[in-house]
Amino acid sequence: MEELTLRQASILDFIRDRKLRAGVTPTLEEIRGHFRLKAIGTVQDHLHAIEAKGYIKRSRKSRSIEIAGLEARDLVDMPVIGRIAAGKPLLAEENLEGRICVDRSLVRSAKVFALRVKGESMSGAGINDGDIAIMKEQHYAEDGDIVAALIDGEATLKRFRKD
Amino acid sequence: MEELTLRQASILDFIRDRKLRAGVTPTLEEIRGHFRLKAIGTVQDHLHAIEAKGYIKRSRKSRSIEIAGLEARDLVDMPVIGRIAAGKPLLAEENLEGRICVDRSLVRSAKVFALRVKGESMSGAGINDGDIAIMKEQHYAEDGDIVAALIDGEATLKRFRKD
DNA sequence: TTGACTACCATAAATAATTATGGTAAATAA
DNA sequence: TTATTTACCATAATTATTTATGGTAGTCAA
Repeated sequence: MEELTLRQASILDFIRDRKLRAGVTPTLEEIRGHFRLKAIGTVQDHLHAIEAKGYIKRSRKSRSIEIAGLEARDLVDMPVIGRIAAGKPLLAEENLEGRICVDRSLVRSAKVFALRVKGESMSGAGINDGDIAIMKEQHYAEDGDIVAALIDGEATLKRFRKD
Repeated sequence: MEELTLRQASILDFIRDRKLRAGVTPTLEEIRGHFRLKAIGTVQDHLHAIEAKGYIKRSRKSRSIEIAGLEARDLVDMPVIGRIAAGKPLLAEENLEGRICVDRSLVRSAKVFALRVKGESMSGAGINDGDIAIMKEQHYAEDGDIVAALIDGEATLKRFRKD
C-alpha cells in the first residue's frame, strides 16, 4: 500500500478519530473547518488521493467515508449496575450507573450486563475495588466459577463451590 | 417521559441499532426503506413524535439524530496480538490478529493492547484458552501482577514474583 | 358524531453535502 | 528547464437529505 503524505495521514487520522469518537465520519465541510482550509476543493483533493492509495473508500452519499481495516464495529452495549436497591429488579433504573460498550468478540453470550465491583474480596483473582465485571446471565454455575451473589441486598462476587 | 407507541419504539430501535452497529444514524430515506414506507413524510411524522416525547433530538444537518441517553461513545480501539513472530517487534503486522474496541472507562491507561491467550496456565485466575487479555504497557511490575512474558518467542501470561 | 391521535401518502421547496472544473504556487525529479 | 506532485483557492453544478404542506383512513374517548 502506497504511503500517505504527512498531510494526508493527518487528515485520515482526523477522520478515523471522528469515526471512533463520535461514531460519524465528518463531512468535507467539517474537515475543511478543522484544518482551517478555505476551499472545500482542497479536501476533495486530499480525499481523492487517500482513496487512490486505498486507505478509504467512498460512495456518493453524505458522511460515507469507509476506512479500510476499520469495519463497522460489532459492539455490545450493556448496562452497568452499581448499588442494588432492595426489592427492585436487578435492571431497575435505580440500580443503573451507566452503560458501557465492548466488542462483540469479547462476550459470547447475548445476555450480558456489567457490575461495578465493591471491596477487595476477589482481589486474589485480579478483581479489585472499582473494577467493572462483565457478567453473563445463566441459570447454572459450575464449581470454581466466579458468580454474583445477592447478599443483604448487595451483589457480591464470590467463587462458587458445590457443597 | 411519555411512552412511545409500538411503531415509534421500533423506529427508535432501528435508529439506535444502526447507530451502535454502523456508527451512523440513518437518513430519513434509509428509515423509509427499512420499514418499506412509500412516503418520506411518514418518517418525518414519526421522528417529530419521538422527538416531542424527548427520546431523540435533531438538528437540521444530515444524519444528525441524537439519541437521549446514548451519548457519543468514548471508545478505545486496540490491536489484538495472536502468535508472535520471532525477531519482529510486538506490534508488527505479522503478529496482529485483528482489532477490538472497548469503552474507555474500562481501561485506565492510554497504551493498551490485547493478547489472545493460549493454553490453560492461568486458568486458576479465570483466564482461559482463547480469552482475550487486555494489557497495559508499563515499565515495572509489582509482586503478584499478571504480566506477559516473552518465552521462546511466545508471549505467555504469568504471575510476577519478585525473587 | 365530533375531536384528537396515529399512521400513512404525495409533492414541492429549501438546505446540506458532494462533485466538477479550472485555476496558483512551491518543491522536486528527470 | 520541463514535467510531476502536493497543497492549496474559487465557483458552479449536481445530488442527497431534510422540511414544509396538505391530504386520507382508522381508532378511540367524550
